[in-house]
Amino acid sequence: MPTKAPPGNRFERRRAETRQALVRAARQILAENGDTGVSIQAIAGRADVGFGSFYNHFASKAELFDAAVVDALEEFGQAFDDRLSGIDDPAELVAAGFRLSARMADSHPELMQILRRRGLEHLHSDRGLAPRALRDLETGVASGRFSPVDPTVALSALGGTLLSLAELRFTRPDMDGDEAAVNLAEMVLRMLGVPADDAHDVARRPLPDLA
Amino acid sequence: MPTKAPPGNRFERRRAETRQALVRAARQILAENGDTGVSIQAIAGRADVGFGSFYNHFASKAELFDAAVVDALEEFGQAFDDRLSGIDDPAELVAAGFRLSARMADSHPELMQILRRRGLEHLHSDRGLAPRALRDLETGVASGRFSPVDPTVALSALGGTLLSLAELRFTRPDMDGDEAAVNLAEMVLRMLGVPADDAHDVARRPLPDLA
DNA sequence: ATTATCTATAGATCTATAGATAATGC
DNA sequence: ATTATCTATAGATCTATAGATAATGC
Repeated sequence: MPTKAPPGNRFERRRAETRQALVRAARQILAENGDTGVSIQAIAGRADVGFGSFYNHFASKAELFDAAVVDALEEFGQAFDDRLSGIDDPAELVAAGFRLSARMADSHPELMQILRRRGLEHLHSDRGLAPRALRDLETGVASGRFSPVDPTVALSALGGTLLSLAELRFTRPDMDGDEAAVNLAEMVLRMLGVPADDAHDVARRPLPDLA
Repeated sequence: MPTKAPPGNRFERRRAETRQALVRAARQILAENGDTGVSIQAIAGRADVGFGSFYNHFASKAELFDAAVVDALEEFGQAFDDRLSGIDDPAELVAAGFRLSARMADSHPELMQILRRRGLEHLHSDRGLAPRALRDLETGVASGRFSPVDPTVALSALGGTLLSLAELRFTRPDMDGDEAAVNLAEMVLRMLGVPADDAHDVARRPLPDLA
């Protein structure tokens, strides 16, 4: 007896769809202008969901927007996993992550805008990008590829520079995004203790299969 | 005929005081919880100013909050000038700025919270911290103290790490703030191309006269 | 006479809930 | 019978303005 992919009975699936529609609408708003002052009515309208349904899923606007950020950052992390899974060297992982992010400003602007506007608050979250970055940092420190930095401090610095890349990418669309990302990646590697000439090379290694 | 310090006649001064009271209230709100959804009524009430007066100075809440951020960041920059004016080495300036910021989380929490919540948007502003940092970066690159990085990219990276320090300082109050700041400063210097051993030393130089 | 502030208020929201409707579980 | 959604609405805001009041300039 084959079952469809999404779990739960029809009730639960319908409920999940309504919730996801609200989250999608919230993500759009966060990406477009970040104005969380929009009315719940407007959010429900955009989600094509009855106004009262909102309260079946979220107790407040803030709760919805938090869920939307978590949802977006998790998707972002998934994209990293998909695209960078073949890379073993932690240094190359970090550099590729930066360059991939710069490109995602074009290919996935919604995710990057949300990262830019709300990423700082999730710098040490246990979901999304943070746990993945922390893992790579710890691997790199353990193997001696990186200097023996405090992982929490290093995660902060890494996250901060990623945010600044996102900001740069949208504030200065005239800049060569790829070049800026390579330069920033090289700087971040030096920050982590990779020797300068090595950082220069690793930051310029070809990215994996760009479909 | 001696004139009082503040310029303008009594009308203009009174007007400036009302405006400043509104800005102060907005700064408090930004620092306390960053909730810009508070009513104009509540803001005016906190400023001890008539509700209608708000519209004599600002056309919208967003305009007021923007002015409040600019005001706070300018004060932040002024504090840097006051405390770090004696330092010539750009590398030491950057490191001292980071360590000073970490301490300001205790001594000037309002400024640091505003930096944390709204700093990213002002990364390339022509007021506040950005122009000062840009000047130091350009000096350092010109003198060969820093690698020949693109100043705009370097400013982004520097600003992003400063934001992450602020975030770290408030999110993990248990950490040794001074130590984290020194470590971060050392990392930032390496990022800018300062040799590792040099970065280690410069980041640990005693700060100027801590009154 | 001029200017800024203040109080009062009209009109337009917006939130949270109540109760009806529709769809599924068992 | 249960569950989620939807529509409608009461009550509570909130914004922007109008007009009165108070203070200064000239």
